[in-house]
Amino acid sequence: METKLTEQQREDLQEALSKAGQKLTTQREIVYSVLLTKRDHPSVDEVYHRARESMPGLSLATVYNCLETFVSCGLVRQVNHERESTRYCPNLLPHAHFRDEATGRVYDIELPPEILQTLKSLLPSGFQTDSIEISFHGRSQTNPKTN
Amino acid sequence: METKLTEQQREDLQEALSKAGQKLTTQREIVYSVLLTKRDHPSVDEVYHRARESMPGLSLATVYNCLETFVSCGLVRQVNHERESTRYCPNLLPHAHFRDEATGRVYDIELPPEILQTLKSLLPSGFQTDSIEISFHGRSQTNPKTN
DNA sequence: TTGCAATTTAGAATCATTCCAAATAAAATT
DNA sequence: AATTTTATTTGGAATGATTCTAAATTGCAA
Repeated sequence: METKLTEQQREDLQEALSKAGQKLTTQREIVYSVLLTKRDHPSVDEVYHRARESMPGLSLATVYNCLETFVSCGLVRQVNHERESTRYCPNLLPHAHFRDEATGRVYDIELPPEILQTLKSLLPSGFQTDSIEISFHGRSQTNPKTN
Repeated sequence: METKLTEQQREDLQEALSKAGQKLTTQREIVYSVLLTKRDHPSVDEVYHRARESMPGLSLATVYNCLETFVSCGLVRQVNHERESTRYCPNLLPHAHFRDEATGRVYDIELPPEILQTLKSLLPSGFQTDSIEISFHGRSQTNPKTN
């Protein structure tokens, strides 16, 4: 599995980090590339194992740190289902998540922006929201080859 | 804080439990009444402390067990936000949750049933869902006196 | 090149939750 | 009403994800 950033991706990462006053490190490059390379909503542990193929000395704490940094920079979203371990998603378009209860796999579900507007309009006055999470739970019979 | 079931509520509980082959116990009555008495989405720990006012010897493990039982009977819903501790909600009507990031308080948001249909229609073919969770995150300026 | 603030690291600590196996209690059967 | 069966309760230990800590290292601006 290749885990290297293109020049463009590296610049985007650099940009997003420095905008938040943070540094570009080897560890962050590797962790970010892991997320971009296989977009299957990996858990911290999965990211850790994949990243260690490129950098065997990488620590778990650092993977937690990197992912937290990306979330705070807005590069990555966290995905939670019930109290399972948190997964990470580099898709920045508005979308929901579908969790297949048979396989545990998580799929992105594209959302037309108006649905978020519709949902916001359901809030009583006095409620203002920064984020809306929508998660489906069920079964899919998708061919998982292409993921 | 009163934590006693009405005769009707006790029968409903009895009914739901026996339908699932489970017994009505003092602990279950108390835990259920805690949920019905103050519908503020308490955590397990909060339920535990409230319930112990009626039954000082009640154990935490039992509170976990009771709540899990109610969820499996369909009497109660779990509410999760990020990886915070699970909260419990006896509102069985279709609704979403709003979490106030300033106070941590959780509010029910009523949902017109058609919104759930609309969401389902966004799923690609091959995806079938049993449940849809919608959670808002933001700030509210509601007067919390009446909750 | 130097200096400093940010980052990385291993391991300990925390927190919610689950597991365990023995004691108890509810319902079914006699 | 007594007995049997089966579910439930209990305290404490175990687990698993995540966060904390403090010392060593590194990126980058001056």
